[in-house]
Amino acid sequence: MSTEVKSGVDTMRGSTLPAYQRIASAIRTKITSGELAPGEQLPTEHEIAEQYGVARQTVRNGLALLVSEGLIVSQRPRGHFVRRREHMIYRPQAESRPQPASPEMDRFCQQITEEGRTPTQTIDVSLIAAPADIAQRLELDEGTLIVARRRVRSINGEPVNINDSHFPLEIVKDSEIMSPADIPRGTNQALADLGYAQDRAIDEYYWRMPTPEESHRLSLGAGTPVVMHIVTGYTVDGRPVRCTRNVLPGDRHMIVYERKWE
Amino acid sequence: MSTEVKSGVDTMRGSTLPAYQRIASAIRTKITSGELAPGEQLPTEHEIAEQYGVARQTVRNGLALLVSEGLIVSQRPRGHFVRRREHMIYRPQAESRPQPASPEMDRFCQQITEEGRTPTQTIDVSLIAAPADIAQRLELDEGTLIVARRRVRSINGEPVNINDSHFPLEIVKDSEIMSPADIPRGTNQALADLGYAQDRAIDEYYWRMPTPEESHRLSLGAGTPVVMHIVTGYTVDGRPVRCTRNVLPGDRHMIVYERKWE
DNA sequence: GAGTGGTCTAGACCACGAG
DNA sequence: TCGTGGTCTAGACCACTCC
Repeated sequence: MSTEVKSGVDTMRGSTLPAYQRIASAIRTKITSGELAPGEQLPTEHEIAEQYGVARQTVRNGLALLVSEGLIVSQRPRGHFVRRREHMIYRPQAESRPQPASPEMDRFCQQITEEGRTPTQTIDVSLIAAPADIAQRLELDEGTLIVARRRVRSINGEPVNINDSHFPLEIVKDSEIMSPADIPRGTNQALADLGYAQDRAIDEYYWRMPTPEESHRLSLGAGTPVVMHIVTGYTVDGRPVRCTRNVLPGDRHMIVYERKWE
Repeated sequence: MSTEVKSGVDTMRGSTLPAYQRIASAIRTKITSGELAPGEQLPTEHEIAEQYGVARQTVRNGLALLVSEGLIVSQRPRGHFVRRREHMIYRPQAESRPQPASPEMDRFCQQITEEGRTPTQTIDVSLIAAPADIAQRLELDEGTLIVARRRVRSINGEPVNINDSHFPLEIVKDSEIMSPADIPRGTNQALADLGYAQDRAIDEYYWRMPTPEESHRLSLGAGTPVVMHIVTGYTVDGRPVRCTRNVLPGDRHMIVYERKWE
């Protein structure tokens, strides 16, 4: 049978925390204190195991904790590294402001190019049956045919967000919005030119972990949450004419709003 | 282990998924399709292991994936359950609107009591050295003494968010804002009564996984991201007089904004 | 007391990228 | 080719809750 005595890894001095949590905690402290800088490499799993006198699997449990917290990333087979983070500013209000007369897409491009990076986007337009959440916001029955204009925006070839706009079929039918090409003046202006100028919008936000599909499309690492941003645009008559669903990865965005006291 | 390798798991990926990912995928499908309803219990690890003919640890790897995606929770030692989610609507704009003359806290209470739940909050006021992020927004030097008014808001005894407001010491000194008691008309009104009415605010949002401390204070399960919401309030002269840091767990909030086209 | 998940071990083989 | 992390096994003991 087991000739092995109780492991004794614990030594239970003061801390009753499991070994893997203590390991995670020690490394976490080194990261938040700056002793381990962003981008820096951690010791190998084997080394950490030796250092703490535990099995490699125990170290892996600890590292998994830090990965799920978004503090480190694993770059197989090179090792574990302290995660770098940088945010791109995202201003939903920009699209409803006249400002420098630049439509939605331009603003996106503009901001990025200013930073010396190369923005690109892929556009795909299709007719789909309205899913429940979109149908409800467009005040249509679920399954009604609508137009979906899907975009993936990238910087330097890396996708940074998913932006899917939905329109009632009858109002955009035969318009340029149905064409999978960039609309330099923006879809909102195009919609206005069709007689459906938006007067009001409702922004909804909620946040969660990405689905595996989103993780794949956005090349997300573990421990990166996403925000779902849903915009519903209304005409002055109160008719919903657009519903846009954005998926924003947490490691690439920061949302900024400005508001006036009323 | 001579695992028979028949690929074709999923379309064009070409390669075989590891067993734990296939298990996770199968359960994930059952959840998203509704075959496994929210709150429903999963089979035990042992049963799943038997069903797939793998070791228990392999099943655990798969379940850990689903936990980190926020799809299931583990309730030791009862078993794993499909996670329920319900969102509380959060309207940042409400605080800057006259509406039914109800201040910030009232609004929080009001909304909750309407739903038949019991809101509570704990308040703690202290003098602290301004941390870098707050100092920058209040346009003060890091380390300057400021007033921190920290609140934890709870529903039915369960904490739902952390709300820490910071003020320059000189403008709230000797005022009721320094007292750790509820201010029925709201701190914003109190600030206005001191001659520092806010005219404009900037809202910033970013999202990440919680720190272990936040997880503990908010009783968060794994797989629950948080949003950091930072509000900086300015007087009509453009002076920042308040900086509030909110921590909102992803399983309990939804942010809603309404805006007018300009 | 029975049964759950939580933790841990000491091996093993594999895929992959850098040298 | 070598060393990394990724995956997997077959055990073991524990803490906890429910019955």
